[in-house]
Amino acid sequence: MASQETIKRDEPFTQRQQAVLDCALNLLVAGGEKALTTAAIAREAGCSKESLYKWFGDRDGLLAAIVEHQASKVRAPDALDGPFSKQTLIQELQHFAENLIEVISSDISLALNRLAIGQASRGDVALGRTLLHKGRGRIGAQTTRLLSAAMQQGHLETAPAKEAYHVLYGLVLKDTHVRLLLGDELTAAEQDTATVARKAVSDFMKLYGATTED
Amino acid sequence: MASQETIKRDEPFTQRQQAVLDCALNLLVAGGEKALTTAAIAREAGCSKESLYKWFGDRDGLLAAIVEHQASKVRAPDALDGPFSKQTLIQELQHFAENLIEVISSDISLALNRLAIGQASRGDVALGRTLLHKGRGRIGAQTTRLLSAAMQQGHLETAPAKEAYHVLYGLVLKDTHVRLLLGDELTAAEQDTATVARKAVSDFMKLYGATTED
DNA sequence: CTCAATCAGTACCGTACGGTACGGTTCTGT
DNA sequence: ACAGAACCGTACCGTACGGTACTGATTGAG
Repeated sequence: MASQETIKRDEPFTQRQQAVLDCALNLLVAGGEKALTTAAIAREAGCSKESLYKWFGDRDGLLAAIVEHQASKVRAPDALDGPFSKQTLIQELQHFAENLIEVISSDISLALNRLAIGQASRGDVALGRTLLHKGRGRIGAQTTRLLSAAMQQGHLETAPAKEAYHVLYGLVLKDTHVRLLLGDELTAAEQDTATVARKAVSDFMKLYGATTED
Repeated sequence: MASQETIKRDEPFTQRQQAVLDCALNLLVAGGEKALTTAAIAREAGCSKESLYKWFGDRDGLLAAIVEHQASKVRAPDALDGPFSKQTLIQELQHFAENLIEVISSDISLALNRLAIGQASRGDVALGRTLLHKGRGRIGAQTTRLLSAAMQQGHLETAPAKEAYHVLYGLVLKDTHVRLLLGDELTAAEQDTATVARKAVSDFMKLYGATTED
């Protein structure tokens, strides 16, 4: 009944627990799900297995907590509220594209996606849904709104914004995400995120850019 | 020293062994890697565990054999040898797109990709490389040749054919592959493969289609 | 100082799986 | 018919892991 209880927070874990989750994430990134044993986590985090079970219920709860904790760190980019120029739109989209590539290629993202995919193969879709909804979904929704606004301002042809977003997504990532998940390495050209982002946005504007504009 | 030995074949497994691999694949599709225990395979296939180890060495060899066996079934589409019309090109591309979506969404493909991704998380990239090279790589190379030929015939703007292929790939699949791997389900619109394929090829032609043509 | 709660560390249990060994059976070539 | 190989079914072994129980140390409140 301490005053702590009344503090409102979206993160339902204590600092100590979050530190443990970060340790667990390190193990996951380093060695995959196989390396993520309760004993290893307890050793790495300097806590007892008993505490792990007390805090997270069971192993599945622990995995869910890892994903949840990491997803809670995702921050959607700021929205452009006022009107903006077509040039600004292009810059924003390029920024989005570069950011998307970097996030998707990061060791942490790959490890979490591999974990969720492993769970999905056993029929448990919970982790995957969390990942999609809380992770990529955030920035996706934000970018979709940006596209929608751009359409209203006449920078883009009118079309379902969600569809346009998906096209942009495909143009940016192509098959790189799955290839990375499979352990393949990107070519030198593919690692040049700035150029890749420019090309993707350029192609996107060819498809959705409004022709009737200054 | 039977006459069988002299028969040339790319499939290094006997019929019996292939039947076992098919049984193993069924288990994999049904329950993921976790369900793919040597005991379960032996029970399902009606063979002994000892035979499994005799034929495939160890469990990893068995997994590799499953992927290899399935990849050997992939047949690249026939090449268009002579000149062809732009309309034919579009039809071929739509056919490719539909086929790609169907293959990628199939339970077997998803199970194999999940398996390889699980291995990749432990640092073993072998399965992933096999999957990329022997599976998708085949039809990819074939389609890339098609695009290259179309460029030479003036149906498409001149560009690196491989780059164009990747753009087409991204336009067709977008983020659906990863979402399926994560256990997400496609929307009704996304399940309409014919429409999706048409839209993707249409967008692709807007980007790469030659303007200076009849 | 004392009591209660928390937690690290360790030991322990049951189970499941990879891999091996062996007896009995079927198939094959001679 | 016979010998030998291949093979099925089962039992078995060692190990690793998920989960639980216990002990002792630390901490904070009254």
